[in-house]
Formats: sequence, C-alpha cells, structure tokens
Amino acid sequence: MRIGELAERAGVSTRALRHYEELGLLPAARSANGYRRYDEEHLRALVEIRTLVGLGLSLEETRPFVECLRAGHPTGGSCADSIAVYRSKLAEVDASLARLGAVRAELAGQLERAVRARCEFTLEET
Amino acid sequence: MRIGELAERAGVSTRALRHYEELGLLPAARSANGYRRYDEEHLRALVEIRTLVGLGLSLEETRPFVECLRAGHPTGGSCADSIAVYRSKLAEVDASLARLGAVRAELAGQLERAVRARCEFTLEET
DNA sequence: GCTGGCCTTGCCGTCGGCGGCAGGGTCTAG
DNA sequence: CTAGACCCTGCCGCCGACGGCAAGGCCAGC
Repeated sequence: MRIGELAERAGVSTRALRHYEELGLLPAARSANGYRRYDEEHLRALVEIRTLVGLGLSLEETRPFVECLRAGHPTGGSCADSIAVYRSKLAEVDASLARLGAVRAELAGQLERAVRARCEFTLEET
Repeated sequence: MRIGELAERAGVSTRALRHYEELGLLPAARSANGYRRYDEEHLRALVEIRTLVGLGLSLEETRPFVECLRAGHPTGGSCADSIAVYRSKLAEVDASLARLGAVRAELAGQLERAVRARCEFTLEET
C-alpha cells in the first residue's frame, strides 16, 4: 500500500510516516515511480510505535521494539532491549509519580494557605 | 544591585533574568550607564517565580503571583488570579497523576507479559 | 488532453526556557 | 594605562515530533 493508505489505516499523518522514515524507524520500499510502499508488517510496526508513544515512550525508545518485530519475533516486546526499555520507563514513571505526588501535596498546601490568608484579609477589611 | 549579584543570590543565570525581563515578568530599572538595577523586591519576586516553576508552573503562570507581589500583597498567592492558577494547576496535576497511574499499570502489565513470553520462549528453545 | 488527487523532496516554523556567542561599552584596581 | 571583570544588545541554536507550504512528478478517469 502507499503512504496515504497506511496513514489512514493507522490513524497517523503522512508527515509522521515520512518523519519515521527519516529516523530510520520505519523504512519503506520504493515503487518504480519513487512512491513509498508499505506492507502489513509496516502496519504492525506502526501500531506498536503508536501504542508505545501513547504510553509516553519517545520515538527513539520504540526502536528496540520495532527492530524486535523486524527480527521476526511475534511481539515487539519479546527482546532483551525492549524489556530494558520497559524497565527503565517504568522506573521513570515511578519517579514522576513520586515527584508529582509531592508537588500535588505542596500545591494543595499552598492553595489552602492562600485561600485562608485571603479569607482573613477579607475579614480584616470589613 | 546589578544583574550578576541578583543572579548569584537567587541561584539563577543572568541569561534567565534577561529572559524574564523580555517577558515583562521581572522588569528592571536602569542605571545611568544602562545597567539593570534590582532591589530586594525583585529578589522576592524572583524567589517566588523559581519556587512556582519548581512546582511545575510555566513562567506565564507565575505572572499573577508576581503582579500580586507588586501590588503590595504580602505573598504572591494572596490574589484571586493566583488562586485560580493554583486551582487549575492542581487539577492539571491530578489529571497527570491519574494518567500516569494508568500508564504505570499498563507498562507493568506489558513488562510482565514480555518477560513471561521470553521465559516460555527460552523454555521452548532448550 | 486535462483535471484532480495522489505522491515526491526540501526547508522553515512551532512550543518553552533559556544557552552561548559576537561585538561592543563601563568601571575599577594596580 | 591597561587588564580584567562586569555589563549591554542581538541573534542563532537546542530539544521532540512533527505541521505546513512550495514546487514539482505521476497516474486515473473523462
């Protein structure tokens, strides 16, 4: 299939597909007229990429998964490198959760203090 | 004081201070020779900015706090606009926490599945 | 033959928060 | 008088993941 069809089937833009090819992430074969040609394997890889990006992985981080698929594995996650990315991403997410939790507490505290201060100020004023 | 001293006292770069001035966030008076001049009020505002940025607010979002200080309030959070920013940021953080929690679960699930699949594959292989 | 819808490459623009550099001016201590 | 430590403005660069546009090639149907 050509780039437009793949884009539509995967729900991404053709611009994104060209970008992935630039990165060497999703290289396409070429027809005689220079058009990019994609097959079902490309679609599978693309779905994998979008799923992982949806989980917060960068395009670079999806590379091991794509290469794993290209190596003939049933899923992109079946390779050591992919699992390493999973692990590091999980650690990263956990760190973010911890930081965000602390930020949330701080923010809630500041908000309450601010509201109370305004309240007292209003009382003083009247 | 001049820009270098303020930068050092607040632990920021002079480049950042010029950037804040460009944004109109921390405008400075000028000496006869064109040098920026800052006072203790500037330092207070700057500390407020850095604290809020540390909590994940954008520079634009710190603007109400700075203006609140400039209006003579004891803290930057004592104004209605600042409190609105607090609230919206808190909501934003809560949304992020929820999303990240879901992502974490998904990621952990995928990791476990991947590890298990590899395990079985290795067993098959031997 | 021509229109319209695909496709190609290439390159600039976006967002935020600065970093870094060039090419100057200013002030102070020795 | 000069070195060196400040300061100024202005402008390009960076990160990531594309968006968007121009200028052109290719192909199907009418």
